[in-house]
Amino acid sequence: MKPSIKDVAAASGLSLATVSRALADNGLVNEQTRQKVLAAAEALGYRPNLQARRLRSKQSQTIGLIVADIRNPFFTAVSRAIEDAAYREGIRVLLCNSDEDPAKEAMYLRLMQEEQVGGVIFSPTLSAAAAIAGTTFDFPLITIDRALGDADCVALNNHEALDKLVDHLVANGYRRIGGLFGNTSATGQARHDAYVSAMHRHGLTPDAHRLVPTMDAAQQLVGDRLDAGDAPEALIASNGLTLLGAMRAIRQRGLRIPDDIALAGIDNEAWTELVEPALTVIGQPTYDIGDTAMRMLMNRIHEPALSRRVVALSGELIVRDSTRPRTA
Amino acid sequence: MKPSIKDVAAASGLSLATVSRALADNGLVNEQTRQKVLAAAEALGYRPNLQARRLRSKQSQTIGLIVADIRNPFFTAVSRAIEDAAYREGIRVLLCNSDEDPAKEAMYLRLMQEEQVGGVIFSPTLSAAAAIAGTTFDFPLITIDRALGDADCVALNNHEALDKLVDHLVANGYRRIGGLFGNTSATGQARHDAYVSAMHRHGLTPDAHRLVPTMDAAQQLVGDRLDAGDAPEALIASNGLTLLGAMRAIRQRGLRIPDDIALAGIDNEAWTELVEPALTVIGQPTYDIGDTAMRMLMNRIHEPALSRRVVALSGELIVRDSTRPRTA
DNA sequence: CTGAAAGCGCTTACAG
DNA sequence: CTGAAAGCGCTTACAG
Repeated sequence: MKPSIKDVAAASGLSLATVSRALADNGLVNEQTRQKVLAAAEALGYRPNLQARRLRSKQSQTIGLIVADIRNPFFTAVSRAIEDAAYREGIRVLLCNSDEDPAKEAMYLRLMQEEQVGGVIFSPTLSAAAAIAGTTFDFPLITIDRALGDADCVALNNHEALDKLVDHLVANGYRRIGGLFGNTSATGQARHDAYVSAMHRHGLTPDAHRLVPTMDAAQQLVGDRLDAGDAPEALIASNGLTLLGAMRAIRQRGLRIPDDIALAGIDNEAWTELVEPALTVIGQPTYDIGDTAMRMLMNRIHEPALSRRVVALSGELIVRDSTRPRTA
Repeated sequence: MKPSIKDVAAASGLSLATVSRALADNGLVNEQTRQKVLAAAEALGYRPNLQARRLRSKQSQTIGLIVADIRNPFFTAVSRAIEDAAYREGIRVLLCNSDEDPAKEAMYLRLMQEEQVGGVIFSPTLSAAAAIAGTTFDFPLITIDRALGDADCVALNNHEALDKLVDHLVANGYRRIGGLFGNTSATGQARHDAYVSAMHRHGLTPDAHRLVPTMDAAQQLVGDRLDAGDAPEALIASNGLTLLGAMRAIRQRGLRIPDDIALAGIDNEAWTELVEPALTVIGQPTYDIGDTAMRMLMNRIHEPALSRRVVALSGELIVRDSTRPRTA
């Protein structure tokens, strides 16, 4: 049988209480006593039972992380940052994929309550707000990438990002600039609005599409536009998948980037640099987003009364060949 | 305060035992009684405390997953498959990144014991074998991608994969075929050996390098070979990062693929299809690997006495332009 | 089918 | 600084 704290107590000739204190290293134990306990524990190969510790101490040392899909490079990078930070603090991370499915989101949020987590970091869908409106949680919630109710939030500065993109294209001589934005997340909405206002600032007419943010949908939509012969001079795609779909549609028709149509997007995924021509993008501070979310969560766990904070982190405009100055 | 099972018992006028049985839905409860309990629980907003349940029942309904780095697309895909399977079974997954660091591996393995997990899926480093040689765990261990001691293992059929790659290159007229293999994992070793035997089978002389499996190392090494003027006719890179490094070195020097040097690799990462020319690769059955690992783990949890099994899954040769038939 | 009681392994006031 | 005792919230033989 696995040795318990009781066995360590017996082996070291001390009481349960003392052994517990020595092992958890929380105060008030004679140094010699502590050494004796440690030696006995070592000899027995004692390992604490975290279930018992958590039940009794009411501290789970665990946080939840609910992302849309870990295979999305954005979330992969953010998750890694969160886990690094958690590791440093001795905290466990429960990772869940919601697949942008409100039912899964609700289920995982409920699970988090049952796990007695200290807090949750979450990338909610648009409909999450409605679904969890009534519910109140026992833990603080930090959202990443997208806002939700009155939860703290850390995300890309979308407004600034779209400004940079539109400014860059305009500076390079493009005027009819189209935009592709997701319709399942608040992010798509935010980027759309930022795009529209940036266009207006330049006295240009917005030409935006909201669509399901998948490669296929974007490829289809852009293809149709191209086939109909009313392609814009430049196109901005609001995330990695739609950017990829747009590029495929353009290539498929034998058109040249940027000569026939310029292309830019958000998310500096590895492939955007490797394709020909390389694509101009806004690189998100992914690691920083994860790290900041973790820091905000720790803060709020320790000081629940803090007022709500929304942190917008700046992205970096990475200029590549897909948006070279217009020659025509 | 959060309602406990006690509150539900009081509200429904039943005993703790009956409420527990009704809630956990394990046998022997009158249907009407069950309904009454469920209604009371619902009304109170009762949520079970999983810490207590696990402590008492000795079943954690949790497994551990220790991968080298979740940002590696191979592990990202495998993890997702494991999580999907776990979700279906109502099991939680504890995800950890070892960074190929034996100390972190040992730490996380110890943590898994403390968490009382039912089992662990693990991608061990080469040195893990030595580090955990003495230790014996309370749970079954399944390794993915790499073998370890007498643990069950599921991985790509490396032998077959290298055979396919070498056969393909030979069939397309290449004879001086070089190979780049990682030196930190058993996988690199296995692929190296498979490559050597495939070359011998064709009566060709192997020309293999073992190196730190990073982009920079591969770029440096391939660059040096090219500069020294003794480049092979074709090059096989044993994983995504070394493949990328090799391609960069070749491009940097203005050489053409495949005319000056053909290039092929393992891991069908998204970018390999998007670059110019697209790269020939072995696509790993990533989702299948994760799914199979999970199935094997469940099997072994239920039947610990099973003899060891090693599952080798076939990869798919995806032929693209980087290995077109040799013209010279 | 239901209930009273013991106990999972730990921590934490409370005395001393 | 150390120990005896209670209790975290649940499940599970054991009776009835």
